[in-house]
Amino acid sequence: MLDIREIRDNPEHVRERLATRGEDFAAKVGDVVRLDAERREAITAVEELKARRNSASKEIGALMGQKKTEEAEAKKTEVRDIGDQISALDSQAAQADDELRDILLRLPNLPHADVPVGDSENDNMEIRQWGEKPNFDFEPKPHTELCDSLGLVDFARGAKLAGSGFLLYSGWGARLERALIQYLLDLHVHNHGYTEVSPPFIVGYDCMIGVGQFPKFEDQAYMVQEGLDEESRGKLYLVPTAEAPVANIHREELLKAGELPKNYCAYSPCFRAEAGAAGVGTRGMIRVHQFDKVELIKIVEPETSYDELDKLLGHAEKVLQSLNLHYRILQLCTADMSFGSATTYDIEVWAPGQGDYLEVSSCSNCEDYQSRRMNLRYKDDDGKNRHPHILNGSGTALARLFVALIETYQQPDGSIAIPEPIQPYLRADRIPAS
RNA sequence: GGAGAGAUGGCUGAGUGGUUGAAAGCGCUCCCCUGCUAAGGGAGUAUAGGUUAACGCCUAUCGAGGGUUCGAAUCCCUCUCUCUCCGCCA
Repeated sequence: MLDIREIRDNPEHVRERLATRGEDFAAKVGDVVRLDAERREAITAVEELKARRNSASKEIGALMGQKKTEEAEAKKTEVRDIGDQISALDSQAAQADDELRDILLRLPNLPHADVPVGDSENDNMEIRQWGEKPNFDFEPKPHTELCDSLGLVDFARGAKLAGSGFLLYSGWGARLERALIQYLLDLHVHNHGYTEVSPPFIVGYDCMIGVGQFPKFEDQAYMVQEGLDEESRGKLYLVPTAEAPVANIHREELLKAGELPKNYCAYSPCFRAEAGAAGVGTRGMIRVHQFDKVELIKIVEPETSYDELDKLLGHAEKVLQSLNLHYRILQLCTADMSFGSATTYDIEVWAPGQGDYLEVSSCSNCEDYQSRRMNLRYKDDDGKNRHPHILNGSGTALARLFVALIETYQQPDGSIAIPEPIQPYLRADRIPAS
């Protein structure tokens, strides 16, 4: 959520920054300014009346104490009128407040000044590459063929169980997936100093609001109903990312400055309905409704957040470097960044069988956008309450890492070599050709 | 799912309609005193919002929301969470 004070004091600036993400957003600034003024006007009026009522009520109390019942009764009728005015004005103020809040919740974060302005993903900027595309003296197969021939993923039966977009990993495939999860968690916990958490995979509506998924993207989530109780709908959702529970761990808390930074890492499956996206690149494991991911979350003091973003990105890169997988890093342009982000870097890993790069990580600094939404604050060294900056990054997404790994390490004989760091987790140095 | 108990400021914990934003204690901060790592005295110590150039003033908040009333931490209703016991269950 944007800072209402900044909008109030500097509407033109906010309008310009929002316009880089889309004119529709910029157009809302005028409404915000108007509603904010209405709201404050109503509040001032209400509070003045309430002050009058409070002092009159005290007088009544005093009169009652002195047994001056008649005077007290006269006073009561007088105050009753004030009460009626208050409730009328109160609802006016509440209405302006609701409308204002609703608009604010639907406005994205302001992009950082350094973010390239663009209209689509085509305007994203490549920052750097690492490693090189591997050479093959045979035609590398796509992961779908490898999965079929080695029995790593049973696409047909996965679809039978839950519909298209759901995977049934089996045998070596299931073991490799598990090995990767374990490896990533250990890497971030032991080498990068993150605190591991294992969150609920279902979260309440407020968590989704907190990270900016809701209210705008409710159509992308899986809603959970308890049994046959339709009343329960709209309360719980399958997590689209571990960011939803983990970034909300300290929601509505007031942390002490010394408690920051908080560095969390968590594994979770991620559930994405992707309504309306069906049919687009859906074959195989690249775009699915459920995938595994290890997520990194940082809650930090504002002054440090861009340094922390660099670290976060480095930690995610380390995953690919340690597995010797070629990748590139993009800085997303204003139009392609997620809703709450002020700056985002994507990591795309090379998948030889696809002949393309696959997004496996998105590292974002949301600044105070999320902490304001979830009312998370910390008391700084001067005793002032401030909103910390919240960062998130995939470290990394798994289905696609799996794809890049098996496509990169496929051998002429049909087997798959396993990079050294994974071997102890898989208890094998290759997946044998069947 | 059934029965019961509870939710008050950083913590402990009073408070059943009228200067209670909230006693007391602890903790913390500052000051004073004290010739020594002790004790004592004093002051301060929530959050959000509105208003003001500022000092300040005002409003709201005692789990959440609604109601009764001139006035609610205190009475009524609904909900949430926690604890104990029972049932069911991986």
